[in-house]
Amino acid sequence: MGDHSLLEKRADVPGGTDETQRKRPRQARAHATVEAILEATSQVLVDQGYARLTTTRVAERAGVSVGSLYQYFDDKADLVRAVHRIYIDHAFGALRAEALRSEGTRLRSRIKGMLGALLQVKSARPALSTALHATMLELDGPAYLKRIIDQTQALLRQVLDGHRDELAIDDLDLAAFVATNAVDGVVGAAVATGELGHPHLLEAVTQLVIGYLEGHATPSRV
Amino acid sequence: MGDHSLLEKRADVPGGTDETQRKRPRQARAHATVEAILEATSQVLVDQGYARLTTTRVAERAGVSVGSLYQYFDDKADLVRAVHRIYIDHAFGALRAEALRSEGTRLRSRIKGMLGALLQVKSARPALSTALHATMLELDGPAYLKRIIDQTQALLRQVLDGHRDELAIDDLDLAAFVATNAVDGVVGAAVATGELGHPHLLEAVTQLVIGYLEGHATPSRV
DNA sequence: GCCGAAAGTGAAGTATCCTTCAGTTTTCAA
DNA sequence: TTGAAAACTGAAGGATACTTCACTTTCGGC
Repeated sequence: MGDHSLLEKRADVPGGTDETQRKRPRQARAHATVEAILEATSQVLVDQGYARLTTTRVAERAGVSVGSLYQYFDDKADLVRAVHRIYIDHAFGALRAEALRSEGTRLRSRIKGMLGALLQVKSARPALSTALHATMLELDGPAYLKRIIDQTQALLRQVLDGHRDELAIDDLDLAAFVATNAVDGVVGAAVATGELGHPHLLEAVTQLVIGYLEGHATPSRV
Repeated sequence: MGDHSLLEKRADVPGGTDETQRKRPRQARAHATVEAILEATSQVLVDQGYARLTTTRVAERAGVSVGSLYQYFDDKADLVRAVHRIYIDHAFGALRAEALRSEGTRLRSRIKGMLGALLQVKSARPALSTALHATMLELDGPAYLKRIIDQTQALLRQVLDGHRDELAIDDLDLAAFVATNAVDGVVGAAVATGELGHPHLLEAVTQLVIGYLEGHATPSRV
């Protein structure tokens, strides 16, 4: 069962891309404050949407004054970006962990494992997942999306490299691109429409990816 | 080659969902005004993003006063929604036309045809496509997305119905859901990252869908 | 217990932005 | 030609939001 809070780790790294432009929390209460702000941001994002997310509202829900918020985050965008990054890192970490864990097994089982991990991550807080997805593009343009895609694509490519003999495709980069985004499309839609619980979803998505990569089906036959 | 303006048709139907809550253009210049406003909205959306899209900016770029804008559109959201609908209708129309045109041929060729049509639509104004996609969720929540998915899914399902013998899948609804959103994911990412021109994209996406639906590959062999 | 640093506060300044409406211009049918 | 409907204008009202900063409170080592 996933921990209910995805925001516990790395909550101590707000600020921009690399350099910490704002104060960093040093005392325990400061950590708690940052934590509360991030969680409040997630909540407001989920049930009010980005358009209605204001710094005041976030501070209110966090039980903190607006000023405190600006002590750790440059501005509204920086705030939401922080939540983004934590979520992405969490999801990506789960994927990589599963990729490592399943090393040595056949491609289908590895893919299925990774997809399962992804579904589990999304299931933990589906509404947040959707809300973040909706905000990403608007916030940082296609560049941000591209970075995430590249990241995931690189991981998948690495996995595929070890299974060249099982593949029916030459251009691994293209294959990784297609597979990654196909999965993202299906899972994203499933989350948004509340179909994450569909009993055959995992099997279907696995079939989608494997069917594409291996070029032939290996259906429910063991 | 697609016409450069996607907004020429149906430009006379602003207003909300069904009832026309605002004035409808009756004279020729009024049509031109609505036209200009819609085009300006697209442009601002593309190169400023939804967050920086203001009614004043749109009116300015349209060469029209703000007041005129409010004569045909309820508010900012209604404005963007109108652009949405025109774009969606355009894309969906292209899909359906191709589905009808290719009736009687085998599944693979029909799918490839529809995917080709989709890619062509997106190619016409890729930046607009991405900008609209980024706005959709934020503007109307998952409900709107769900409606579009359902629409496309229904079309695909209808197509699949006529090819039951070629399918390796029982649950047609699930299949349509997966295929639709997988394609959307890949194409969306391709548009956003500027990879729409990739020479093997169409073939790859076709392979993705067919591999999933038919359960076996029918690669570059005629 | 003392004190400098860290953390927290929230009213106020500044900046936009959405939307209206009273008045002007244009169109077109009679 | 004329007059009424349609179209257009844009300054101003009203509302909301972002961010700062002078000040207060709390912490933690000595």
